[in-house]
Amino acid sequence: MSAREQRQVASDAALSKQRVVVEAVRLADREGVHALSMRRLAGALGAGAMSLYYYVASKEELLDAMIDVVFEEIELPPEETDWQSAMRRRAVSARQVLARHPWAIGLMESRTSPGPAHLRHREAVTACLRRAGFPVLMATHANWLLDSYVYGFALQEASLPFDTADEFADMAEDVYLPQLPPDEFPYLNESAAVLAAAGYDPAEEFAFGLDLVLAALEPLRVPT
Amino acid sequence: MSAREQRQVASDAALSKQRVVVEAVRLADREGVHALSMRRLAGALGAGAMSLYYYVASKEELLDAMIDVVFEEIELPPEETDWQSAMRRRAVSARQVLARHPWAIGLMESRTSPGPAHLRHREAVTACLRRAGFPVLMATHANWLLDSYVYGFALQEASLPFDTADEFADMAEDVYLPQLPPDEFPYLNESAAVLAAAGYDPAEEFAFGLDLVLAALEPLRVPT
DNA sequence: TCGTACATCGTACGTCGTACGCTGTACTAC
DNA sequence: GTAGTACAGCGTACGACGTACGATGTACGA
Repeated sequence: MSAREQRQVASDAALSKQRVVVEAVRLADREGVHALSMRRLAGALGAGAMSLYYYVASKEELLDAMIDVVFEEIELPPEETDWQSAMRRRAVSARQVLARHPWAIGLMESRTSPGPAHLRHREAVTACLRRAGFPVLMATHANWLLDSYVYGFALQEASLPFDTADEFADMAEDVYLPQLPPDEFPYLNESAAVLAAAGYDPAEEFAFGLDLVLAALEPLRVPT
Repeated sequence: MSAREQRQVASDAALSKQRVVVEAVRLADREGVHALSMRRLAGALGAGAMSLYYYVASKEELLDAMIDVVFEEIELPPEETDWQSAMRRRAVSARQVLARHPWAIGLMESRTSPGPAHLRHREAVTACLRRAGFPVLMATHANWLLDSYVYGFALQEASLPFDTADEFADMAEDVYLPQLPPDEFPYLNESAAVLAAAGYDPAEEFAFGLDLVLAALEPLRVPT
């Protein structure tokens, strides 16, 4: 039995850049980026730490590659529908993906050069807007506005300390309200009370703002 | 001369939580969060590394405090104007502040409990919206939408590899276009060309989307 | 004078990213 | 066959990190 085959027994497959990056994403999903170290990643792959550097020049490059994996997961705007439905589809998909990989949002701030999947994504979105009749500069504006909304929403959602409406109700009662004296924060108290009663769903919240933005963009295009 | 006075000669003032946190913000502004270590921070303050732990329980707590310093810098919506002007003022201020402290955006993703300045800020914004006639749930929607836009815009702006229009023009020509084959990315090429010619200003881009959002929110309030 | 609270620091431990150099295997050329 | 070379992976070591722990000296009330 060769050393190669022995490794395969230990880790079920040979190393590859693909496998390294995908396992890194899994690890970050499970325990956060702060817990992602080259040694732990290597451990999860049944390999030595330095072996990873055959496939990845540095940890920075690994993080860039991880972000691009995330972009690959986001649905492109479908071509066969009206532009609003298409943009809604891809925005909803983006929110879902970013909620699945919250670490990716924080990473984007520090990484400046977009990967291939990111570029393909931008191209598809721009194409959709241009074909819908938005002039070049308007398409740029729309792109910024929509992406800002999606990323900003994901960022806020990631920093919520709860995942479900029930958790929110518990949280509001046990943690928030006690540290919000009603005389100092009357409006936040009001909001918290109403939200706790009405229930809270991030997906609905997202849809509300998204539809508002899409409707506001509609008159800016020049129908073909 | 006491040891205390000697230290004052070395660092111009006694240590305090305030001074530690403010210097940490300065360091992060100058060299990025990744360059902010307890040892380097202590060095900048003319102190030993472990001395910081008298004022700060952990690095995590330091980061939380840094974020709250950032929120303190953001202008609250003024009370004496119409709601759109008030929200525009605070949004513009927020963008400027976040552009000055880009590390803060990436940090927000991982820290879940808002500091006192953050809470005061939310209260003031909610108050402004409620007084403008937005019902409770609508005020929540508006809050999410506006904050998403501001944070998302700041996030995108932070990941731009240039700061001025001139830099953008250079960048577009030297770096972007070469890696964007026109047959694969026709629309991105078109955008880049038009933007390079028309010039590019993040403040204007921000204002465009912001005004669109504010106008879209206007009909949702119930005038008092 | 003594005790105690305050403010600061030195040392040490485990972990991090990664530079460097060594291995063994697979394959090509002769 | 055999020598040479590229591939894929690993062990060790270095400097930096966050911080637990305990020692230090000073200020001040009893």
